[in-house]
Amino acid sequence: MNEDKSADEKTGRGTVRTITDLARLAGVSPGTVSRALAGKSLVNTKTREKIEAIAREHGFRPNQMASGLRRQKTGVIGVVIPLGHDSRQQISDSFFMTLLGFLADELTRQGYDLMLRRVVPENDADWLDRFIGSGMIDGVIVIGQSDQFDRIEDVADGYGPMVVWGNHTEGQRHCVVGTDNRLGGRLAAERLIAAGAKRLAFLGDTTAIEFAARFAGAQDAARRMDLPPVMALPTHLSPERAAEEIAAHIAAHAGAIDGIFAATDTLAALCLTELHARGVAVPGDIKLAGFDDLPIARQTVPPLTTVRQDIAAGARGLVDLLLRRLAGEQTESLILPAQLVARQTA
Amino acid sequence: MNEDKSADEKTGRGTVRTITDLARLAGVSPGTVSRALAGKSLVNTKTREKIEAIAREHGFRPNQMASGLRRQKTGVIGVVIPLGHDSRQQISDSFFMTLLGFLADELTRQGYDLMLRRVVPENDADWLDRFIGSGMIDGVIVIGQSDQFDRIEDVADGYGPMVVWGNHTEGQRHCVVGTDNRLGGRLAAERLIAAGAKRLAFLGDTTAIEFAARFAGAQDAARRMDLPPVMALPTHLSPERAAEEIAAHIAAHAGAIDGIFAATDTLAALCLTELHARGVAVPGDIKLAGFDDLPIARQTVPPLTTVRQDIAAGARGLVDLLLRRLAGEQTESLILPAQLVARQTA
DNA sequence: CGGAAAAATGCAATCGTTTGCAAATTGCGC
DNA sequence: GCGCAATTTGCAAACGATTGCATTTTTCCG
Repeated sequence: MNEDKSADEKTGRGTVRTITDLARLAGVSPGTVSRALAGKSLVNTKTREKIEAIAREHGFRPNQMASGLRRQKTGVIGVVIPLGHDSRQQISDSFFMTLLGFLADELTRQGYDLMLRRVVPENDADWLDRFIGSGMIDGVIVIGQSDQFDRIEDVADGYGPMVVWGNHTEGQRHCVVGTDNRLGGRLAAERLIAAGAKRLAFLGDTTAIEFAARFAGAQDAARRMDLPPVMALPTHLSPERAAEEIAAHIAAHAGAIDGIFAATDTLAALCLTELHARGVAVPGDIKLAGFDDLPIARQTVPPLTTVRQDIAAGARGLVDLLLRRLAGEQTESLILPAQLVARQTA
Repeated sequence: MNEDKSADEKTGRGTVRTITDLARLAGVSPGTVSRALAGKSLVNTKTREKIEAIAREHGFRPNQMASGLRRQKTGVIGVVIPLGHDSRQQISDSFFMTLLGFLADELTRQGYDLMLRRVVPENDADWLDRFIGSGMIDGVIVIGQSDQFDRIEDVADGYGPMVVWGNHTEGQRHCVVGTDNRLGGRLAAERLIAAGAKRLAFLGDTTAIEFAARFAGAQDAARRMDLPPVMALPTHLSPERAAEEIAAHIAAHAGAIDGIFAATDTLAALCLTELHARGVAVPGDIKLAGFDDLPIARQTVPPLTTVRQDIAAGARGLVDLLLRRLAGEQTESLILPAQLVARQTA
């Protein structure tokens, strides 16, 4: 008991756990305490101050589970990363992680907590409904459509507070925030072409819809310039697999191409290393462009030409739209512009 | 109403929201439904199957808030990243993000959800108590001690289910999982010395306790070899600030040192770029070593000699210890070995 | 000082699930 | 078919905070 007491003195945990305990100490009813702590105007300033003082002294915090249950809202936003086309993508891909960081900051700023879930849709077809139906979250942000576009569309019909990071497709029903991937792809390809490349290749997994759009953009550029179609070189994102796949692609096609557009900077950096190892000059023999403008793009040798996504703006957009949907508003998707960052690989 | 119905048919949300709704449909009492869904042995197999069937058909999920409230446990583990010594560290430092990824996987595997919070202790002295006292989490994992060692120690006395990623200090009271930073620092310095360096410098912010230990390890090695003490070059982790700070350090000391031990690979990569820009040969003029063995360490030119931390093992350790503490066990800290990865910068 | 309006507080139901205990049902041996 | 034990079920009270409504207290004005 001595232990209990000293712990309580120091940390304030222990004696006053519930609003009722606090009410007893303050000599009022639990209802009044609730109102005082919620800062409602109905309670006398003096009583409020007294209650606040006792609360502070004992380090009291109202139980959010109980509060959530009663008010039918939790103050928690779910963030889910579906790992559809490539289970280990996220670990390697610092893009998603950076976005997550900004999201955490932005949600905190708005008074929400963040519940994170990574799911593997092929093991668990029900991933999105499960999360939404758990009763633990007020809304959900999906980071990346992966290969789950249809699943997300289905849910969007019946569930409002959802916003998705990804690619916008004409006529889709779920609200997305994302970069104009097709434009970005076109910009990258145009740059490669302007630098002298004529036979282009695309490095990435086009079953992911964002990447497919980047590929399509590159294809647009090639067609417009009357060049042969861009060759698709399927590549996973996990570093182990990507490295060998890239090596194989280059071994097979190095002579036949003179421009590579990589779906992400991470892949581009890997590709650069591999080209370097094989003695292929960049941008001399082969021009190279990436996508994302991650910190690594600045640090490769030579520094990487790439397409910039504004991650911070993306996070702000996601949260902003979600909050408006939470408030009952209907919202349109938000497409952020892509911007070419010309460095030295093309 | 038509809308409602069709939404329900597709997604199963709508009609059967509570266990009571389900009970009515099944013709039993809510208690029985609860037991059936929890898989308790007390309920007749036939009734259970019927209940499960109806639940599946309507996509019913029990409300976790209510369940949590009643059972006094939430199934959620809090993960908090204190941003003490450098507010933007996390965004740049892919180490923490990678650890977070593994943590998410490991917690999911164990049936827990993850609630993520980033806090700035200087705005909010109460950050840890607040999180713990929210009633939303069963336990907490703190990623990085930052400059909050004392705060964490205080809490550890009164609150069991907490495990911290960071550095272990003799006699501390909170349970930590982390790499043997001092050993790692020594290994790095020894390698620099073996490669011929005699006047070493340490790049990093030694107010962060993990970094201080790495620095101390390097100092040990220098002392043991009768070399002059390692020079401390304070550097923040955020890429913008780090870049200029490093440039300044190098401008000021390039001639006076021939070995640099960077507190993280990210800093090492930045440093390498800067040295390269100034025409300093690595490892010819200056030897360089990093820490972490992030993917980037493989991709610099030349590839980075560094000290490997086993991030996946760290995540497993954190979760394992936390679960044992949740079960009431007392646990010791877990120190993972550091391992030198010799590449080409030293 | 009386009385009505305004302000502050208390009461009790409620959110949805779990669980101890009591009641009802079933099974079984004779 | 009876009695007793073993299974299944139902009942109702929690968990802790919120809130509509009723009640009390205060304020203010004539």
